[in-house]
Amino acid sequence: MSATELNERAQLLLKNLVERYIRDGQPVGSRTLSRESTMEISPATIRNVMADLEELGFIHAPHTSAGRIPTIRGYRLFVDSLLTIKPLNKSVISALQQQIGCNEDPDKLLASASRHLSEVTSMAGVVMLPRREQVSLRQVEFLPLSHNRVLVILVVNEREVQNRIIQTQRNYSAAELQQIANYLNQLCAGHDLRRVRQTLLNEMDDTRSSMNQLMADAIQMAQQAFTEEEQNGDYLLAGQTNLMSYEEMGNLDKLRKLFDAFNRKRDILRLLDQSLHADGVQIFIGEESGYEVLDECSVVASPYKVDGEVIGVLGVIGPTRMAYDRVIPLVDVTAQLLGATLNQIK
Amino acid sequence: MSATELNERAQLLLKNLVERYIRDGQPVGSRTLSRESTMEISPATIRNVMADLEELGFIHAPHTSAGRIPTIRGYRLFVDSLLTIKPLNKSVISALQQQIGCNEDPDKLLASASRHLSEVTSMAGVVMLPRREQVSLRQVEFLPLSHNRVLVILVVNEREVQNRIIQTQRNYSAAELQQIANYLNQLCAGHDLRRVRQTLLNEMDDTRSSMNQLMADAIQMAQQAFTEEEQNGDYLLAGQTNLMSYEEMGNLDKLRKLFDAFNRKRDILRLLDQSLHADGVQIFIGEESGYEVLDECSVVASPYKVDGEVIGVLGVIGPTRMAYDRVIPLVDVTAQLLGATLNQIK
DNA sequence: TATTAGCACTCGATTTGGGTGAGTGCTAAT
DNA sequence: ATTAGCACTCACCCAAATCGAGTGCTAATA
Repeated sequence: MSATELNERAQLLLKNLVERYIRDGQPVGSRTLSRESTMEISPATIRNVMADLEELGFIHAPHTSAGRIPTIRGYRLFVDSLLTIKPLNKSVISALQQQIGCNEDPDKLLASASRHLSEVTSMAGVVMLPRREQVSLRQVEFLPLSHNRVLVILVVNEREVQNRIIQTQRNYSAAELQQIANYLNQLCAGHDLRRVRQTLLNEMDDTRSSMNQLMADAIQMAQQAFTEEEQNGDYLLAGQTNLMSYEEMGNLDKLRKLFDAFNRKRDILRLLDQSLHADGVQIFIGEESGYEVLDECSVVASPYKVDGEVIGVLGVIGPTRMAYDRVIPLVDVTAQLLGATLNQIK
Repeated sequence: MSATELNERAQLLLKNLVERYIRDGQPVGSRTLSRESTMEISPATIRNVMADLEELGFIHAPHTSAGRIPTIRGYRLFVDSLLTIKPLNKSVISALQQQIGCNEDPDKLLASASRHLSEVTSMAGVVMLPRREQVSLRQVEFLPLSHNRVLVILVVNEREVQNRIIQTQRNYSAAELQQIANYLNQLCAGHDLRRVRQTLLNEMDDTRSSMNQLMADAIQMAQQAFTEEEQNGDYLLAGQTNLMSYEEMGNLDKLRKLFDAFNRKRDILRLLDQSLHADGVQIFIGEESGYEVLDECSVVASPYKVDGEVIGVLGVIGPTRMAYDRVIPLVDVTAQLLGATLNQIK
């Protein structure tokens, strides 16, 4: 049932059919294909070949007297072995580079990447927020709030600022908090956040009896502060509304479910996670993704790297019937550009 | 042309008509209205009254042989003087209170408010981010980055953390930056950000010749850091997808334009701004808003206060044909709850 | 004078049915 | 193995027919 069972002609035919269908969205008939195709075969012969292709599950006819459209399997074979990737125009690349690269702020950079992905593809662009295995703590700062609460500011990975509010046992003065911060900064600066947590646990045992109460409090407090929020990742999405223009999305109910999934984030994140440890562009066609809401969509995704380490995934989401030959290199180059730019401004 | 020109009966009729139309979305005919209405009037009489109402522009017939539907003017009269507000169930209020009030973090609180607005109304919920006139600086911190850039962390309004990256003339050491921060903290802490900017400008003149270069740099740097980003406000939106269920939104193109407006934010913000200086719930019906994308929507909005000062607006966006009698009190109470909760956790 | 019953009429919505055309599968000829 | 020929299928389009909810107007009524 694999491509090897198809002779050259059948493959070429399938390729033409998919290309044609992607181009204008109409079921493709034998006559059209005969005219279109470079090789000269009569419609009748093509019909025979198409019957075979249908039997093998690569194409199917929406109804008796219509042409054929590719099935998921058909698309899969197409992208795996038939597709000829369109090399990107240099000018397109440099344009992307300029528009994405002009960002100082990493957050804005990511947002701009997703926006541009959506713009150049006319589909939805998604960029997973970077998630480093190692989160090194640079500095920590405590500020007292009312009601025994403390505002904690963490600077991690050299330049990212996080803040959270923790509840404390008693009221601390600004001076005390300063002391605590100093202690922790000295103890932890430059180390991985997870390791820091471990260090603190050990420290705690050592300290309990010997050291002064304040340091014990500090550790307690840091414990609270460093407990990572249950943050299973997040992403930036742009151009969802582009998807409303595709007639294959005409079904409002389905579209709504898709948008709800975007808001829920969980499913999309799981899917993107699958590309996190893959190398290069990955493609999920229709129901291949395993998520029902995506069964009429394809996702083209690629990991992006900083320092040679994969830290995130970006991609586009659009109808199964998309111009893979253009989208794939676009996603690819955007991932590389994003990685490179992140490296630069690091 | 005002309500005063309408006798009691006509008003009651209009009220019934609007209520009925809001309930099931079909043009309302004289027969239905005659059966529905408490008063016993024959369809023929009702037809006469309806003809008057139509002439005055309160209702109109989509076509000759259909019933009538309210016009914008009709809705306006309805919400202004005919509507009987449904008093909220105590249990609904306390449920809202619980769900919204259990948030420590102001950001999460706002998000939760918009989410709950959307849930209880089955429409889109929107909460403008608080915008205080006065932004008092609590602390500033500088951290050196590579390439002559500096990460600035500002803590304002006691507990909100902002960060930005600025470009400097030369490379500063951590120690130098610490000195600069100390100087600025001492000079500025507790003051309004705008005033600080002004102070710095004056300081600059004084300093230029006399004080050491570092302080001059500090002021230069602070200048850069305190220049507020062009931030015309922002909002949190939840439940957009709810809008996809209303058949009056069936037009995909229009829906897309609406969603695009949500993303663009500008128009919606301008509209919400109008409620910023109003007292209590405001209602914009259809094209009254002045924004074309909203011409089939109504917006019910209310300002919310902290310390008696209005700092933001929240509301819902839905089809013109919405249950105003339920939505209005819901928006009202949510605004009050949000204000109260913000006050508490301040 | 205000209300109502009666009636002809309007017009959107739905159904019906024929015609068209793109496409098919099968068969027989090449 | 390929192709021409042919009967057949079926979505799509259009026009006509039907239906029914609702109207405005007029004349009768309280």
